[in-house]
Amino acid sequence: MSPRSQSETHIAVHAAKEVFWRRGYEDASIEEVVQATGFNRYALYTAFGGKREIFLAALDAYYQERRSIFLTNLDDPETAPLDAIRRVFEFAITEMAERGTGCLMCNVATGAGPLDPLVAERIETYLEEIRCAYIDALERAQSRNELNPVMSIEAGAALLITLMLGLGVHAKRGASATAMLGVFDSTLTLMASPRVQ
Amino acid sequence: MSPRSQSETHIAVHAAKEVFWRRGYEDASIEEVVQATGFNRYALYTAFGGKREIFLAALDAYYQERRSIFLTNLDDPETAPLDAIRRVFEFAITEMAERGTGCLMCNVATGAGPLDPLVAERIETYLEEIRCAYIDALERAQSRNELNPVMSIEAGAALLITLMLGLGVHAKRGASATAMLGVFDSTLTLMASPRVQ
DNA sequence: TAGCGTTTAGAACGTCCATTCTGAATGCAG
DNA sequence: CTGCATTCAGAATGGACGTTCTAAACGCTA
Repeated sequence: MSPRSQSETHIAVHAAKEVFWRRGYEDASIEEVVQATGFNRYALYTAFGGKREIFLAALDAYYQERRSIFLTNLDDPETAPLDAIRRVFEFAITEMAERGTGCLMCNVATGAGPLDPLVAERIETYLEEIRCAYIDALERAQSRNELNPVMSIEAGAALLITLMLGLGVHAKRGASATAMLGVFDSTLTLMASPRVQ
Repeated sequence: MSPRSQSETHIAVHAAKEVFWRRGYEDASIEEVVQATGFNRYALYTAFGGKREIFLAALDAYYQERRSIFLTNLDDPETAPLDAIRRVFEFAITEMAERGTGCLMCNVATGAGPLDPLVAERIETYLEEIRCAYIDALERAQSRNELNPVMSIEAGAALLITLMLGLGVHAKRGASATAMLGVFDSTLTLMASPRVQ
């Protein structure tokens, strides 16, 4: 098959994302991408350029999916901000544990050798966007007196990001969703305003 | 050079560890290991068996170094347990930030493809040992009323491990020691017993 | 210094894989 | 049906790298 239309290209990128997520950049061979996408090898090359470009497209697709789910939850004015943050982690943890392949971004960030500059640039952008979303949510929580005043908004956002990255590593080595949710929940309890008993 | 004595072998393992840490398993070629160790290629093969075995020895060496530093700090009865934990993180963060290569264990855990069973086994063992050390330290903290009672000992240990893994990812993408220490310190503040103002 | 086992440096081998090429198959226009 | 451009599957290419081989250099013993 040849990627004539844009939607066919999207399908190919999605399939490639699965391959890279499951197998990593180095270990995934073009042959596997060909099998997974159903695209002709030569067609893949003319459409994307090479393995690297296919991967970059797949990484973008991966992030856009997560971004959409994260922001939808975090920006929802109906939900209490800390609940929204919990939903985001619940989603990520469940997904990572089910697949056992961790987080694609996290895997590639710690991948062999120095990072490809384009990949590094994308990861910075992605993380910054998520950081801003956390900060917004934490600010809303603070204004509702739901946040432990011991921790600053910035520190909280940084902690959430670090936690998510750490959970990505945990997931890759086969940690259970229950264990990971436990780590998150106890952290969130600490971050929340201490309740008067 | 040929690794005749045990100490020469240790030197080779140490040099190999540096190469794998800096470049990752896949990207590090035997040629680089040969250059770094100063050992003859053929001698390396007869001494270790192959790339995989050299790597396993390097991973063990990496862990033993960290283990020794971690446990020395955590088991020191002269130091307040939370201070000991902070020293451990301070060391790890400084080292990771200086080198910019993150944490070897963390890098290999998230590496391409499914984990080599022997590597996975080692990582489990390493993490379990560190977890126990954290638990001991947190128990001492608890008995001194220095721990926030909202969080259980087990959850605290799991959080510390997840945090360390997350910081490893951060370091790989070039985070500064200051930023990483900030994340850790605010977390430790949350974990500590809330002070009466 | 002569003899001999060890060590070395680099060539050679085999495999794997990204990428390109090619000749056959396909689909479509007239 | 015919002619032509596109698409296809698989072979070919080129390079990288782990591993092994080999002939020369080395160093020890006597």
